[in-house]
Amino acid sequence: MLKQQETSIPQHRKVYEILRSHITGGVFGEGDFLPSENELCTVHHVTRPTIRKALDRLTNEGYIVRHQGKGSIVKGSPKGVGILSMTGTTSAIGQDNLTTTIIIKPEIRTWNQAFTFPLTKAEIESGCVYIERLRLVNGKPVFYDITMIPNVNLPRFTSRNFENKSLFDILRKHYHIEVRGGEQQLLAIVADEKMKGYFNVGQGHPILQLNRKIETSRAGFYIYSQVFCNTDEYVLYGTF
Amino acid sequence: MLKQQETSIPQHRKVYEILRSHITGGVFGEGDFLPSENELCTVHHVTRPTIRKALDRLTNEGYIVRHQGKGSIVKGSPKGVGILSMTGTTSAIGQDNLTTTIIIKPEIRTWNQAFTFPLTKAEIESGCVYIERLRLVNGKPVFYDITMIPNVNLPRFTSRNFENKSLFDILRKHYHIEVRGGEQQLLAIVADEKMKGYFNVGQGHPILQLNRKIETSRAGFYIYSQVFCNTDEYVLYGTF
DNA sequence: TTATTTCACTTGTATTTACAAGTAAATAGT
DNA sequence: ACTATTTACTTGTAAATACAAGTGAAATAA
Repeated sequence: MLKQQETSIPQHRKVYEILRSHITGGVFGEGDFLPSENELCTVHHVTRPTIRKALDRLTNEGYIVRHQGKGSIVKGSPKGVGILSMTGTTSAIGQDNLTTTIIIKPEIRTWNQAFTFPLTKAEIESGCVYIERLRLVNGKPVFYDITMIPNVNLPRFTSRNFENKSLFDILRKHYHIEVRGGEQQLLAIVADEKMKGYFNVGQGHPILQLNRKIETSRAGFYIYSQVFCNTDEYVLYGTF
Repeated sequence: MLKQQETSIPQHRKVYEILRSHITGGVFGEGDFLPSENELCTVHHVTRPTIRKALDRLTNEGYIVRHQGKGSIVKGSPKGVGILSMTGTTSAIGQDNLTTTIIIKPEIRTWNQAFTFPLTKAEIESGCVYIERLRLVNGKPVFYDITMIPNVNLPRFTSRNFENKSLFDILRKHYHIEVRGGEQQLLAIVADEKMKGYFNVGQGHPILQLNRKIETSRAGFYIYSQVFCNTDEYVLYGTF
């Protein structure tokens, strides 16, 4: 058996990616049984501990549930990475219905802090890429978000098109930056003048606010985002 | 080496529990290095894969971060399981400052649905234990929560004292029910008359509402809870 | 002294092997 | 026909072993 060397991506990660894409892509639907661990072994040419590591991750992230003696059952695809548990707005709603309007195009700015989060010296010195977007679900404005990303080693980033694209997908595909997790604050506020205009709501309308510091696979590289949500029609949904 | 048999609790789970309690208990503080995997092996009389499985879980739940070539560093204890990522209110704030007033003592009720979540036939037939609590952080009312638990196989549950106790700790210790995860909805609302009274706030005050369906280690056993939060002074904080 | 290499240590990945335990269908017995 | 048992699957746990790869300090060479 030849050693994996080509890409230095671990086998269990590869298997995880494949199975995950098969679940999100609809190859396996909700309620379907995954092939047994031994079958997966022969298919992917790895041993059971490797397969199990991939399944462990899928289990943790809520894609599957496993039952001793029965098998691994697919739980669900899009809900597994809702807005509260992992990535951004796109995965929470489902890309089909989500359209994005750029309010402030990506531009380099200086910053001293990111919302309520303090910054390191290195972050302050490098400046940030600043974006403001209004996001509409089925034509209705639901999210208004401000994103700040440290301006380090992201070639051609400001010239990219962010309309109807997931920021996290862009970072993943073009810069090999993956979201690992992060911390967030949640609070309920009343809409200010700006929000009233964007969301087209009246005086005293309640708005849900999220401040997030998002950790990535690149050490020391954090993404900061502030999201305002009108939860009148679309509540925030997430698994944990 | 003698086989573990006594309790049928897996070794990696035991090690996880021990390390977790040492982190939450302050034996290891934030920034401390955990003993190396090999050291933990000799201490707990298990092999590295077993230790690594325990560390995997601690990593997933945010208690530690691991760095190849360096070691495992303790990240933090209470924030790791904030209100949004895992368990209940208690772990989000820190038990020290949290006091609880029971508004409606645990009582058996009939139910047809749990907030926005539909119920199975079995759940409807068994009825539920209903609790309403007001929770104060440093003397200020911050959370008002309604909890509904299926009334099945929970001896002496309604007669237990829930003042200043974590519901999840009680389930864990006395009934061996552990929280696995769940789904939740978040929205911002304005305080109604009831909330205005409980939180001592004025007209039109924004309130953060959570509806949660919490999955447990007992198959088919879900806990339903609705939480209202006044985020004026204490925002919801969580890691993911 | 300074720069480089070596080495001991850490976690990361992967295989192989073995048995335990839950599930469900096929089978044998009554 | 019905019940109990066997059997063949499934996932769960655990050990022993090996090597890869990152880290940092000590030893070494310039």
